[in-house]
Amino acid sequence: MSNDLVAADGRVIGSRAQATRRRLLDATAKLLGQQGVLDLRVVDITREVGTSPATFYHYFRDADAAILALAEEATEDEMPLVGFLHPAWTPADGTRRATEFVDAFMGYWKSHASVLRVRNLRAEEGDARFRAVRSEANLRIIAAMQAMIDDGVGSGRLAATLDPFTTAAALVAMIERLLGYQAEMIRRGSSENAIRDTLATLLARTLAGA
Amino acid sequence: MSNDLVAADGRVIGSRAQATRRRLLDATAKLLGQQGVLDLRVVDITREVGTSPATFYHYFRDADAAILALAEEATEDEMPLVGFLHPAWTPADGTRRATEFVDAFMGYWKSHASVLRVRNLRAEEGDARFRAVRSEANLRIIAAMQAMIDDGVGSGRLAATLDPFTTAAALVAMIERLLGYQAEMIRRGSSENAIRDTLATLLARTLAGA
DNA sequence: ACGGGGTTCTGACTGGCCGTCAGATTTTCG
DNA sequence: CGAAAATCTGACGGCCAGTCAGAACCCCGT
Repeated sequence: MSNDLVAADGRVIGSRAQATRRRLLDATAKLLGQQGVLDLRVVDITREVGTSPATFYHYFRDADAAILALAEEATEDEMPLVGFLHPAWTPADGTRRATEFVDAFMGYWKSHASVLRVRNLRAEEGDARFRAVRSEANLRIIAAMQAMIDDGVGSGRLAATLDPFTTAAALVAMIERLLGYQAEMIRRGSSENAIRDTLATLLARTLAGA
Repeated sequence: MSNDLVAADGRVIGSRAQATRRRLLDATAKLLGQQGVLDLRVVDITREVGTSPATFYHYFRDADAAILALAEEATEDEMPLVGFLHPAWTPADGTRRATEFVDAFMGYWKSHASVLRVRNLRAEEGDARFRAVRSEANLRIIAAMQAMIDDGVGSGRLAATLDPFTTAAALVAMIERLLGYQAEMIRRGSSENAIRDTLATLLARTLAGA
């Protein structure tokens, strides 16, 4: 249960090595954003950092391992979003609260988009490690939404026709994917504000009631 | 405007060559489903078909070009789904109609999942060709839904608080992504039926009214 | 049946990246 | 200061991408 960082051979690493590892991760994230996974080459990462391929493999089994580490870091940044979600949302203030949540989610997404795309791809392609990271990230949010729906149904504010877990997952899915579409939608006549407001409205209606 | 298939050098190809091209595409789809894009190697595709790498490059500029061709084929299979969507949906039969649509969408998704995943990844990473294919596929569905929402708003069946285009895009996004989550959700206690019914309910409420 | 001309296919090659290892270099600390 | 530990890297074998010249094949007219 230690948080010590380890090299690919499992040994705990010191502060100089941690700095090198961090530079490798930063370079990986940068290149991922610039050119996408399919063109990501380990040589490029090490060239960016000014080190050699052997150094990269000292810290990561392969390029996937580095991306996985970035995905775990993204998960940490996602956790604060859970704080926005609680059963206190009412039909009256639901839209405002939902807007705040969506805003925060958009910020989170923007700063990790390229990593999250790969995480989701690998998870859907069946990689167990990426699936685990994605589940950990999303399940907390889904659970929080599910609690809101359960509460709303219990108090009669929401109709009991939707499966709470599945509905919560659908909402998260909608937000995530719509942010992937964002660039394209703006090109087609939507605006960032319209996207945020529409997401917030759909969210508020489903979580707090109309 | 001809539908003739061409080789990488632009020449129209004959029937024997068409058969070879098809076998290469089928092998590409098969391997994509088995191992994912990141492990897709042109040598493997040609080995699968029993031909040489040079042959592959005779028909496709690179592996991407083959996947793009598969994505275009998937688009054709998506078009029939538009037929399910029209303003005749009512609050009374909306859920039934939505269920039929979602069922059809699930079938479509299942048979092209691995290609569509790559299409979406590449589109989001900024590749213009994949973006164009995705837009063509989704915009028809989005337009049909948008027409339903416009109609519902006009007749007072739906509230006018949502931006129709963005809402339609959000619905498509939700369906697409939720199907990506499907395997994981079933592992976590949802069932395929719950997913279908929840999607159908959310869809019906938004497109036909409650 | 045969030969010519176009079509389709491939062997063989270059260049570049992956991943590894032995050993060089730097840091730590007694 | 010197030895041990930690960190880094040059250099290499193996594999794949992508290209090209030419081989193999097929179709057609005679």
